[in-house]
Amino acid sequence: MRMSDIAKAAKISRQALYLHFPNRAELLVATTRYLDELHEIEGKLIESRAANSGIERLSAWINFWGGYIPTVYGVSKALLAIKDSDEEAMLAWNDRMHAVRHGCAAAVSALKDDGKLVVGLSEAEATDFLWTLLSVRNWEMLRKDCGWTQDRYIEVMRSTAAAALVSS
Amino acid sequence: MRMSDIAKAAKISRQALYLHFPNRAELLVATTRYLDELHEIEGKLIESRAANSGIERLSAWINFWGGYIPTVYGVSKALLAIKDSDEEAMLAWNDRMHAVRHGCAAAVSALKDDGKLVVGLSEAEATDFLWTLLSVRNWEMLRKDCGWTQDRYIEVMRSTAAAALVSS
DNA sequence: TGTCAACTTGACGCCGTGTCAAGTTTCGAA
DNA sequence: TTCGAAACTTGACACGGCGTCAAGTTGACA
Repeated sequence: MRMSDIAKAAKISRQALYLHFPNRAELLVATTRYLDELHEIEGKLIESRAANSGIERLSAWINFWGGYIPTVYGVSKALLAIKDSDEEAMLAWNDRMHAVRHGCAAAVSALKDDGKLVVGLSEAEATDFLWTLLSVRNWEMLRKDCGWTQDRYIEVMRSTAAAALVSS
Repeated sequence: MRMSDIAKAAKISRQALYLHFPNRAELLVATTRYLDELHEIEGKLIESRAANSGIERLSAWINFWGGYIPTVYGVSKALLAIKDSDEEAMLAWNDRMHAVRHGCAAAVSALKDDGKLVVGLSEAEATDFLWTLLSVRNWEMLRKDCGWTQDRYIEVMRSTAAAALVSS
């Protein structure tokens, strides 16, 4: 998806795009912010915090984030593709990923409070692991390369995350 | 890492590179093949098949592949970066990933033969999951972004893969 | 009617890949 | 010892995509 493609889709000249966004990276960042707003992400995040037990909270978090990935997949992939060559894209991506990590940390913390965090992993390690498990790349691999359905993705992520992180 | 960087490192002109490799994709592919040869991958793969139980085999496979990722990380990342725009790089990458998937499938199959594959996942799904878990991207996230040591990476992958895939 | 912002067309520079042409070095076989 | 082919060099060029610039057009509205 080149700048000229976006301009064409917006029925605008390529140059007019640069009147609104200084460069490709900021356009993509603005798009993610717009999507977040459109889907009222903040509100839904707060809802997911209402879960009682750590286990429920882990489940709710996976439902939420796993369910949101499809809507940000396109722009995430574009951001991901340029983040190694574009400093600003890198910062924007890290910022975004930091927010996701925070959600993972909250779920892990709730688990720990319940005394249900698996032995053998520190809280930080469990957070790292969950964050990695729920990455956009993994979603892409399972849904696109392996042909999983969205529902199956959520189910399996829930069950495997529980198996890996919840003490039995 | 541009073609000119590679040429400089090889103490050769950029154009001379094109006398040996038709394009960037084939250079990267040839490099992975060379690395495989250098590390006698085939032989080590056969060794890992000697494990007795499915559980041991899963462990051996994670040790092997997880331990090999660091040596192919650089070139894998380069291949990964261009695979969305270069048809040939895409094919080469898929070919490579197919081989890794095969290793995952063998471990899952051995688990199944022992009656130790977790209920709730088909053999194909378990293979998909393991393959995704052991992706180069996940290794990168945990080692580079999260700062894990290589040893810890292997340990956690072994324990979480076992938790997610082995029935208790 | 005049002004200003939003937009247009059309050009350009930069950078990295890949291509081409023409000349030079190296080296082994006759 | 010389000749020829292979490997390499320098220096140029086209192409695609991003970002920039200049100059002209449109349209709203005071």
